[in-house]
Amino acid sequence: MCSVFEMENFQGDLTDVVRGIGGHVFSPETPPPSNWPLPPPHPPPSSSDLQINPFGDPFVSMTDPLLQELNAVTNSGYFSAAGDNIINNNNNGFFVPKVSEEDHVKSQCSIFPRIRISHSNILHDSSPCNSPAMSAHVVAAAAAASPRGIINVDTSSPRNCLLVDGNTFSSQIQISPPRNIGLKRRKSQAKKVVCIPAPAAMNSRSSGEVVPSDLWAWRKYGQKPIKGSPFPRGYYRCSSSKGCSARKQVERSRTDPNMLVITYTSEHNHPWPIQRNALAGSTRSSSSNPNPSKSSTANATAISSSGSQNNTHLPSTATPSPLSASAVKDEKREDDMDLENVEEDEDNQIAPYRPELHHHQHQPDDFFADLEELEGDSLSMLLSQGCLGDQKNKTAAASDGISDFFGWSGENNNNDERDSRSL
DNA sequence: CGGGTTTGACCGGCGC
DNA sequence: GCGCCGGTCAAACCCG
Repeated sequence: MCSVFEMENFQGDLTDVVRGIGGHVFSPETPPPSNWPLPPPHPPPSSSDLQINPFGDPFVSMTDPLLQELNAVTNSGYFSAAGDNIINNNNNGFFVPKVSEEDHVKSQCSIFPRIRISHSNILHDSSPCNSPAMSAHVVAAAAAASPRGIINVDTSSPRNCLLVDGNTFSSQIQISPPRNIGLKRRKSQAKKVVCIPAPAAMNSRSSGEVVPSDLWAWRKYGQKPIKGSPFPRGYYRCSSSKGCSARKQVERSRTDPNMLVITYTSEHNHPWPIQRNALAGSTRSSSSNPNPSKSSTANATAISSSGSQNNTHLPSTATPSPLSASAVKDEKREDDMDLENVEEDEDNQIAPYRPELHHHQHQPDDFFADLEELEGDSLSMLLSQGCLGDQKNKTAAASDGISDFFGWSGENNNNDERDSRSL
């Protein structure tokens, strides 16, 4: 799988750094091979980048399912040097959020789950592309966001093994339940920090603030200028579910304005939203969108960041799963069941997490067709390098699951119409 | 009308 | 104790 986590083996500590590219993770101790191609420093995200992965959030970086097929280690990835604080952004336009954690030393109250990789080799009969929903970023997201349970990422391809401290793993990522939830707020609170390239071109609002969207719906509740930084910090809380205490802060890096620093605090107390918050659909940003029907389902974050958004390729993460209403319900139940099962098993052993990859009927190939239309973009390059070969069916199915899950369906799928109906 | 953003005010932690 | 500063609140407003 594409996930790459640098895990800590000891209990109770959070993942310090997550870095990787195309499903490969390197620990600081095992930097990428020196002969890896290095990208120019901090390349600004291109429009194609954004089309492919407009999400800065680890929650939704859905490039992994593709990248994992691409053996990206040799083809595309690069990593920032160990210890640096630069976003991992490969020259194919994919970026890998760097997730770190703050304050976990200071505060013993890790509200975030622990993430571990076990050495077990539980394999599923699946293509590496079959677990898109558990891409590294998604897992990271889950780690940051899921209040519960264990998430296992099984990989069946050596290409997708993790490299942790020089070891290769079949990755099982176990996210242990949070500890000491609800202790002190504020400064002693554990955080996860994700650095991503700022999709400024597409996702900037008049203020210049850029907020990548993710699976969750976020509502902005404040903005403050930060001392020492020319950029304000936006404060968001989860609006996917009432009572959810999940928050995130979004600010531009003061050292590199092209990068966004997203700090996640607290956790979601609800399952992954299948449908975005009910509000998805009413946004002022739509007025500036030449295609309001597309933008109307932008979630809060997307809304907040999409004032100038007009790219129809940009997957709206606010877009609920392009499932029928009933399908959505079923999927929600299944997801809940998964989560519950995970929770039940968390004290025992690694409960295989099987992301629901719903192989829906709607044009799985269109996803790729659309992607391939992005001539010259990185995804096409990547796809041309192997993911569309004899694995295309699997990949397409997986990607269909991805697109379903995140509302990616390409232009041909008018998710928003579905969304509005489902709402 | 419901839910979003904006933004000034307020609160509280922390350093001096 | 005081002030700084970050985080949150909440009223006002916007939008579909």
